[in-house]
Amino acid sequence: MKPETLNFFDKVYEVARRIPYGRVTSYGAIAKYLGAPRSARMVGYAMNNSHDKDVPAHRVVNRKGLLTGKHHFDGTNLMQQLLESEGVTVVENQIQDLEKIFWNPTF
DNA sequence: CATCTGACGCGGA
DNA sequence: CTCCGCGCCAGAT
Repeated sequence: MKPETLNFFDKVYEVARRIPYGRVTSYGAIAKYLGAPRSARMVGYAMNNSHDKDVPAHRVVNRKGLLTGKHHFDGTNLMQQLLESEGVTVVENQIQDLEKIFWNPTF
C-alpha cells in the first residue's frame, strides 16, 4: 500500500467521522472534498476498510441517497435501522428528503 | 504483468 | 423524469 493511498483513505475516515448526527453525505461529495471527484468509487472502497475504524459508514450513501452499501452490513437492513434510529426517513433502501439532511463536508 | 471488479457519478438518448 | 453506457482508481486474483 502506498503512503499516498493511506493518506487518501485516512482522509476519507476523517471526513466520514465529521458527519453530524442525523445527517448523511455522498461518496462523491467526500471524494470531491479530498480533491479527487473522479474517485468516488474509492471512497466506498475505503469504507470497506472502515469496518475496523470508528467510522459511521451508514451515514454515507450514493448521490441518489440509495443505501447501496447496506448489503455489506451484518444485518440485511441494519444500515436502514441505524439511519432511522437517527431520525432519517428511509423507504425502499432510499433516503427521503435527502436534500434536507444532506451534509456537505466543506461546510 | 494482465484482467476484473466495485459502498459511484454524470452525460446522452 | 427514467434508462443505458462510459469513465476513474486501487486492490485482489
